[in-house]
Amino acid sequence: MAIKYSILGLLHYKDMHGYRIKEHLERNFGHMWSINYGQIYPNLKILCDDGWIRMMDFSQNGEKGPPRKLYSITEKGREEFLRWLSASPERAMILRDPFLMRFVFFGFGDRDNALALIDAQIDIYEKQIVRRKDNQRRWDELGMYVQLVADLGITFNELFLDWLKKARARIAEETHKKRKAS
Amino acid sequence: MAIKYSILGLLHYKDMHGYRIKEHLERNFGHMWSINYGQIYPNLKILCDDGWIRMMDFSQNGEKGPPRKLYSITEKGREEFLRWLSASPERAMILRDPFLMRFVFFGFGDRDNALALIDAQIDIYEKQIVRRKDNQRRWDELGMYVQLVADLGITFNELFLDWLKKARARIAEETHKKRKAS
DNA sequence: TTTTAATATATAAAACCTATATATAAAAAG
DNA sequence: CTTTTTATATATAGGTTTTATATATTAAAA
Repeated sequence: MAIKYSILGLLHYKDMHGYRIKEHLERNFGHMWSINYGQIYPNLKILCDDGWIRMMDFSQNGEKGPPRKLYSITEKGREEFLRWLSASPERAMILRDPFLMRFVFFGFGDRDNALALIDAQIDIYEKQIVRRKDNQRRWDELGMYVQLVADLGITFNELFLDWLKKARARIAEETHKKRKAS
Repeated sequence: MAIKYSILGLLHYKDMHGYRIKEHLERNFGHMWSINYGQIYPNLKILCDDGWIRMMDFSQNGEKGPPRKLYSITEKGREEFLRWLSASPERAMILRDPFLMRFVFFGFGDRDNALALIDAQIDIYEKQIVRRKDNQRRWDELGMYVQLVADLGITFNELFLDWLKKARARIAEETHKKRKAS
């Protein structure tokens, strides 16, 4: 459902082939959405069957590498997209994190191991923030809305990193207390 | 995969039946995870088949209402759980939001409609924050780790709400500029 | 010339989400 | 007292998303 519309949305920018759709989305919206090839290609086919997009060409299109299928949005596709864009979201935000799922149960495991996993997360998010800030200029070019969401992504990253560090300190402090007591 | 371990984690607290597992999770970890009955019951069966949990009793268990299947974690279940708890997360955080997916494409639609959808979101999150703060005391009782994650959930809500308001103001301001120019 | 890497398309299986249904007991309504 | 509604509890099925895997073409490196 949502995948179809994100493809339509991207094709508003310009005609693209499947691989480029994923690339574009990862680069520009990767902080809040991603699509996998496993969804892109079946959905491109469905969108074609439904007349929402059209395959314009199958060639290199003036670029290096193998031939690519260039897709373009149709007028019908634009109409359907607009309908979706105006509708209320069909469900609430979902957040999934195997790390956080472990975190709530860290009380049942080994504290040093918990601290190690937290350190690994801190490392991951620090690197991610640097990467995302490097992309800042590109997002400005895509317009106000994209920029605002990008800002949200970075702010959330920073919040999460801050929380990780605070949590780490808190856990270490509790450990210290316990060792002192015994 | 993750569902199995969250059930095992919950059964560390005490023996529970399926419905209570969902209830417990919604109430205490609902800000970062949810399981649906569609997953709970098949997984309870699998966990039993694998010997990770055991069904202890099928009765009312001293409470009102229909009979319930009370599950208990086995020693094998504890070992498997500990293994999972110690392992690095199998994937990164995923955040999905049908509203945000629309948001990045609001530039292709009607601005007033965008503002209306944003207002609806602000309303939803304001109510959610109140609800979650009401649950604060319960989270304290479940231990430090649960409390830390609950804090993260609330902080993220507040961040998101703040962002929504800022985004709204920015969009309205752009609208004002455009109308002034024409 | 051959091998490796990058780009591009694609399918299948597993995991998760949504929808729907049924059963039992208790409370409310008639 | 009987029937209907509500709350609690278990369960299955279908749809969507994620992960795993594969193949093909072109270009660059060995």
